Order: sequence, then C-alpha cells, then structure tokens
Amino acid sequence: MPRKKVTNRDVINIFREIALYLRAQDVAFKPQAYEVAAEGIAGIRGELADLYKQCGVKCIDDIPGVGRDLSAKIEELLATGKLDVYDKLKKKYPFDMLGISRIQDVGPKTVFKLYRALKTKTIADVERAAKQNKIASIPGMGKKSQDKILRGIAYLKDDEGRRIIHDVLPYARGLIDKLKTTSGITHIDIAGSLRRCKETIGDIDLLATTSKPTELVRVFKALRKIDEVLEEGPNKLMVRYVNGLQGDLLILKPDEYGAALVHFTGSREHNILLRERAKRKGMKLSEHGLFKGKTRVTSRTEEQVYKHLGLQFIPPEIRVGGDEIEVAAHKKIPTLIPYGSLKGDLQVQTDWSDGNGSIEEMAHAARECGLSYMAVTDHTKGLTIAHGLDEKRLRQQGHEIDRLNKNLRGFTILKSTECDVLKDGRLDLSDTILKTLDIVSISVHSNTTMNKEDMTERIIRALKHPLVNIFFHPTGRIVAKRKGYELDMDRVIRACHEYHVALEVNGSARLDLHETHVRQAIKAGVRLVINSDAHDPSHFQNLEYGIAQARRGWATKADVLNTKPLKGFLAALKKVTKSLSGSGTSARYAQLHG
DNA sequence: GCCGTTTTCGGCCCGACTGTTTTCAGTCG
Repeated sequence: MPRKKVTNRDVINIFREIALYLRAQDVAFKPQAYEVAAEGIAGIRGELADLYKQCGVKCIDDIPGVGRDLSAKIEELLATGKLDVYDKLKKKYPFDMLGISRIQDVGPKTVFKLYRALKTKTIADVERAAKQNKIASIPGMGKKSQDKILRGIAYLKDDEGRRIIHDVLPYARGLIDKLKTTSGITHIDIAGSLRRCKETIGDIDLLATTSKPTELVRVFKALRKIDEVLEEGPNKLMVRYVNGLQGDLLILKPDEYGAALVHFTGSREHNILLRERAKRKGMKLSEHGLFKGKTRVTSRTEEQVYKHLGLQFIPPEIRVGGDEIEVAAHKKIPTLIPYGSLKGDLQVQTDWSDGNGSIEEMAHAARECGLSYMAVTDHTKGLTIAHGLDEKRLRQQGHEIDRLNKNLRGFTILKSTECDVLKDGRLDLSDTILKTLDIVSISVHSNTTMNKEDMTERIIRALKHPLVNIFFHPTGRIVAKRKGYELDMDRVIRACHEYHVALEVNGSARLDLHETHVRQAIKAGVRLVINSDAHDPSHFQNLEYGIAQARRGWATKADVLNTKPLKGFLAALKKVTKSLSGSGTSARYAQLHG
C-alpha cells in the first residue's frame, strides 16, 4: 500500500507538537530548538522530500535551525513516514497537544493539567468539560480560567480567529481616524501583524502616546466598533471589536515609543533575533527601550533603535525573523517598492464577462486611484461560467475601447485578455485575435486537479507561446480558502525567465504569488506586475495589498513593470516579449506612441 | 538541540499580566 507523502507541513506540525510536549515538562532549550527548526522549514521553498531526493540529508542540514539530530529525524520521517520519538510521546500522552494549545490562554502545561484531571483529548472534550463546570474545580484553575477557555474556544471556532488583511486594514484605519483627533494625542499607530501586512490577521493592536490617557481610554471605549472591553489597566486595554476580532490599545511613554513600536510590531522571531543582537553588543532591548547598563540609549523612534544596533532600518513587512537582520547588518536591504507607486493595472474584468462595471466605469475608477492606464482582461470562452469572450466579442470589445480612448484625457485603456490555458497547454483564443491585443495574459481556471508534473508541463507550454506577456495568479491559491494546484514553481520561474513572461502579484484575496516565490522570482531575474484583479470599481484598493505582498517578497520599484508610465511600461514589456517583428504588440505600440 | 562578529563548548530574549495564590506559575506578544 502506498504510504502518504510526508509534506513540509507534516514535519512542521510534528516538530511544533514535540516542542510543546517538551515545554510542558520544563525541558530546557530543546523546545526552542524544535520551534526554530519548524520556522526554518516553513521558510524554505519547495518540498523537503524533493530536497532530500536531490542531495540527501546534507541539504536538510543546511536549513537554518536544523542541525544533525533534527535532520536525521526529518530523514526518518521522509523514509518511513513515522518518527519514533514522536510516536512514543503520542502513545504516552494521547491528546491533541497542538490543537488544544491553540486555545487562547491555554499553553502546554494547561493541556497536561486538563488531561491529568479530566482525560480531555480534544478541543471538543475541553469544551464539554468547561460547560459541565469541571475545569473550575481543578486545583490551580478557577471559574475565571474556565470562562477564559470557553471564550478562547469560541474565538478559535470563529474563522480560526484570523481574517484576511483586506477585511481588517480598512476597519483598523477607521479606528485610527476616530482616535487621532482625541485631545492630547501625539501618536497613534497600527502595530502587530497588521502593520507587517501579513495575509491574515488575528488581532488589531494599536499603540498611542498622549498627554491625556484617561481621555483616550474614554473615547476608545465609547467607539461603536468596540463590542466588549475584556481587560482594562491604566496603560492597556484589551477589547473585542464588533467584527469579532480582538486587540489591544497600549498607551506608552514618548521616549519609549520607538522601542515599543518595534516590540509590538514583531514578529516574535524578529524580536528574539534583535534582542540577541543587543545582548551580544552589551545592550538590552525591551519594549521600554534599548539600554546600556542602566542608561537608555535613545529609542524614541524605530530608526534610532535599529541604528544603535548597527542595523539599517528594516521595513515591517520583512520582519519575519529570517535573514533580514543579517542583511541589514551589511546595509543591503533594498528600498522596497513604495505604496502608491503603481501607474497602471493590468488585470481588470468588466461587465463584458464577470465584472460589475462597464469598461468606462472601471477606467474612471482606475483614474481616481491615481492610475494612468489599465488593461481590460475579460475571461475567454472556455470559462463559460464567467461569460468568457470568444474571438468575435473580443474584437467588438476592441472597437469599444478605441471609441473610449478617443474621449479619455491622460488615461489609456489597453486591449488585453485573461486567456484561459487549456488542459493541454494551448490557449483558449486563436493567434489571429491575440496578435491584435496590446498585452496577452494567461491563467489557469480549469482542470486544476492535475498532478504536479502534468500541470507544470501544461503551464510551461503556455509560457512558451510567443505572444504571452504575463502569467496571472500563478499558483491558483486563494488565501485561507484554496491551496492552489500542484505546481513546480522552480521550473515555472525558470521558464518565465527563459521565455520573458512577467509574473503577476495579485492583490485580491488570492495574494498570489506567495512572498517566498516573489523573492525567488526576483532572484531569478523574472519581472513582476502587481494587479488588482478588479471585478468592481471599488476593487482598485486591492493594489495596495498587492504592493504589500510584493514588499514582503523584497520587491523594489525596478522589479515591478507597472510602476513605469505607459510608454516605459510598454517598452519594458516589449523587452520581456519575444521578438515579434510585425506582431500586434509592437504594431499597437507604434500606433499608440508613434 | 543548535550555533558561532564571544566559533566546537557554553551559552541560549524580555517584561507584563492574570488568576490563583499567599509568593508564583503560566501564557502572551
């Protein structure tokens, strides 16, 4: 019987769970080692199994945080599908350590305590015990702990307690807008994972400095967006917002603000590395400042904190606890693509297929967002469910675009398509019609359950097509909803480089590419575009999330083609297009720009 | 169990809060 393939996720979860078991038993240092190794594995691209096949245990050993012992354990897992020490732990302590410890305020020791007292093995067991009032009577626990656990379980059930950034950032900005006019306030900022622009957000944390703390607390508590105050101290409030998310408001001293912002922005792993570095330099870093002995080194701003640690400023989006600190020490952090620096949007759907706006409405909305060009990319005929366009309708659409362009000042609509890649890698439209377009973009929407090898071949065949310019949402994923199809991204990225196709960073709920692939593509010399995938005039806001995603993958302005004005963009796209003498693209370019 | 601008051994991040205690364990960010 074929054994189920061991994925990176399996290894990560097993290591994390072992770390929890060890923590519960107060084992020193080892838990941290397992956790760091799990983080290291989470940061690699590609599968451990493939890596192992390529060059054996040596390559596994090269993963940061993975040493001789743990690489041998990974090898055991890959080879046998099992890990002896883990199996023994599970046999001795047969409960869902990883799952139960995800309940807020429940750590590994509490999981143990609950099991010993009540034999609870799952979250459902714990919930039942709490509801039957059994947890309150365990020594060391009480009614409040029991209520906290129930609250934590409810939070966990609600969308796993995390939301996509698209739903959270506007909400948090609404809070900031309300608070920033409070009397006495000098700073109010978003911190935490939201400031780092993670794909999903679990808390909305706000930091403030003010000369009138009681006034700020009063205003905050009165906000309509606050559902319930969970905890209240003189400088800290913990609340649940009406959207179900939780968060803190922290009121800080002005001369601690920079250090506090670093601390509360995280990530946890980034902070650990910073504090280790501080220690090596004979200093101490905490949320209260950077200290040399008893004296505080200036830490009013984040810039000062990084500077005193001998580091370049590190933008929040890349504070993940990977190599960013080492790179910053060598002053090699690139200037990431600034927000608001896009000039055009190359993926826009209209009411010709499955969008909500007419071409004209979308163009006006794009212009209002500060863009000077957009490409109309309605779906193609293979996608009947989205009313995909056939050759005839696409030609008609071209006439409509010509008509609109005549009346637009300072804005250009480009003729394009989101052409479906068929099962065998051919395109859904004829070359004859594709040649009349300014840009040809492709994507995969059908037959997404193919195996990795076939899907990769299918896509590479499409990338080879001499008219193709851009590959949209390359992995097919949707954040927190769909994993995406099986795909060998290494090969796809190499093919994009070879055939001069730009990769899209999609700013919609897809957030596709993943940041590790963004960084990998840039290293491979592949150029990127950032698009909104707008299906409605309001969707151009997605561009900001696309930029955030690109920044998390260390993209600079130069890496992203649509930061250029139209003329430069088309010239650059032409450069990344196969030589096409007399083709539609260059003909249209000549037509547009003499 | 890992790792090295303190490099093959001896270290390993920091402070605050909560709930249960009666001096602290556990969790979090």
